[in-house]
Amino acid sequence: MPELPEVETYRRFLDDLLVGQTIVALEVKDAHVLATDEDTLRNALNGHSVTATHRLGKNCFLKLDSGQLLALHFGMTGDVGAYRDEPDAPRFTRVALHLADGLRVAFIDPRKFGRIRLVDSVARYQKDKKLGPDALDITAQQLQAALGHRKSLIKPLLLDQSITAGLGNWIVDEVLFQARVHPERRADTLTDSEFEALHTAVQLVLNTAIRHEATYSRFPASFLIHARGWDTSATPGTDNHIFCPVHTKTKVEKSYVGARATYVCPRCQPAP
DNA sequence: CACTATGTTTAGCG
DNA sequence: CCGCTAAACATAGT
Repeated sequence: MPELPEVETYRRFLDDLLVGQTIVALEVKDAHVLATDEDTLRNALNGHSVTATHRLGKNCFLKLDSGQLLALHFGMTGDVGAYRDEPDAPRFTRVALHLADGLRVAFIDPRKFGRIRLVDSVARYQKDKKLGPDALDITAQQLQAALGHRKSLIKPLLLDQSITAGLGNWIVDEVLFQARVHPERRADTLTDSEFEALHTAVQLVLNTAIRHEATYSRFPASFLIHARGWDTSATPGTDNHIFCPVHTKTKVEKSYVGARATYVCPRCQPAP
């Protein structure tokens, strides 16, 4: 479920394993996830070391000693892993980087919507992919300037990576809940204080998620995400998870906004 | 079998 | 250009 907090967690994992290490081989189990052709990639990687990692929105970058970067996008089901011997390769490993010390770092992606490509700079990638400022960096003023005059619904705008990069479906629902804003509000009807609340909520939700390494079951009880029904570790035999964390008698409602599954508390987030 | 899914891109329509 | 919708991608899990 790679939204910004997952990708940041992956980046930290890759930073620990890869920075300072030399890549000795590129193993391609399924070229479908390659957006740069295999030979070009192999030439750029073999014998080169990783000098740093970066993240922008949902994208992770491995900087190489050549100055080029390997850009990783995880699609809907991408993940990372590490193993040493082939029988231990995680299921759905599509590509693996073999390191000089024998460790292998896996790009795992069951649905194969993820992509790996070689890029010359983060700035160039950001421009090509039309990515706005990272959701952790955007200010309340920038957010209001970008959205305050738009007539579209606030939820699809928050999902738009060209406005701010990193927010995905579940996080936008959580942000809107924490800010007490209904997802179908027109952006140009939000008040100054609602934009402030949205910005504060973006920071709260992303920083909380990163702190818990994007493990949703460990999020605070005040978070709406526990109402999504994915939480298999919730107290068994109860259906508490369908109620609002604030109004414990009010059921969270599911609908579709901009063709995305959307959860709201009708009392916290009054419909427009 | 039917249905849903975290992301992105593109085509089409008004 | 704006806004919105549907579809496509490829596959797993319930």
